[in-house]
Amino acid sequence: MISKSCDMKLSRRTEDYLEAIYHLSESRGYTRVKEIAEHLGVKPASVSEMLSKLSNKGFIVYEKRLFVSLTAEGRKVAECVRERRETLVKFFVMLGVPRKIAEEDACIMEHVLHKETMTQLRKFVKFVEDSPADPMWLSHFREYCESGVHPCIKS
Amino acid sequence: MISKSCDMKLSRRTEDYLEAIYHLSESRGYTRVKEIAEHLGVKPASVSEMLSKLSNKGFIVYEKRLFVSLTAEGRKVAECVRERRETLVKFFVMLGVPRKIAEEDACIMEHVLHKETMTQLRKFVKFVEDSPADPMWLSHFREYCESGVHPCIKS
DNA sequence: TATATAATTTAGGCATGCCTAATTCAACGT
DNA sequence: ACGTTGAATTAGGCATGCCTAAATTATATA
Repeated sequence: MISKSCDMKLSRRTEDYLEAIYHLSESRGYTRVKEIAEHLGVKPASVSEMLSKLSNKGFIVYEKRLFVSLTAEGRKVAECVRERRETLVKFFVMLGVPRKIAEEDACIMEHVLHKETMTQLRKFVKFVEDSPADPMWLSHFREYCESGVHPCIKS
Repeated sequence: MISKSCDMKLSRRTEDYLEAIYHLSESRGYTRVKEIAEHLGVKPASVSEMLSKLSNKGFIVYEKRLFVSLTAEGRKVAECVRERRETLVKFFVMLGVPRKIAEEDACIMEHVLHKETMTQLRKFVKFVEDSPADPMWLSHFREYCESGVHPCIKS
């Protein structure tokens, strides 16, 4: 049995469902169809269907009509997706995107970017976070966003 | 007839086709099914189908079996998509993503980001481009990418 | 414990896009 | 003019995901 690593190509929706289940299971260790449906904004019937598929693929433990939880495999995928999303949200927020929008865009991009791109974004976020103080260039950028003028050439 | 502005919600594939047609028409003013198919990596039969839809929606002039070109509406969409992509590519390249990968990721993201996010990315690219010299922080970032150590705290 | 209610599943459809195979047609050369 | 040929279209399918309506079942309450 080959372990499905994070960069295995899964459909966007598959990753969405796994991350939703991961999130919703955090407190009780399992979740239910209705909750997933609400979280993802789809009807329970659609969730039911998808759960059968996820179960066949070995990502979830699915006791029909009772509960849903992740297998180790499923959890691994969900954690990867979540980490990607968190990086993306931080990144967008740094760039001045409103948090809510940053989160929505992260939700999409978390599924599609190449690993090389994610790596650079991750480094960038860490670079800024590791900076001793609020970096000068970043305040310059914020100023530039407001005024439209680059502080270094306002002469 | 309401004008479809750039931020009208079109399917990803619709935008892909329009941009392909835009690109392929640049020299002659029109293009053909086969070229579009090659450009997008699909079969001519699929292109044929999509062209009927694009034509019904008023994005292209489609003289069956003869040629395909964009309407003003279609061109507007294609230009918006292209501008978004160019911004994204520049941006990723600035961050150290290899060009080829930057282009592929841009191809996906050009269809999905909120306008607010695109706006910030655009500003960021312009901010860097408008900087008097190669910005210090950017070389620091590159150094950080190589060494894993933030130059400002290497003490 | 029986039943009402709420959750879930199944069945049957729809839209988007892609494919292969078979057919149709424009255009070129003779 | 006409046949050949390569481009394009149509027909029929498939996969993914979503929906509604109808049928099931678990569970909480009387």
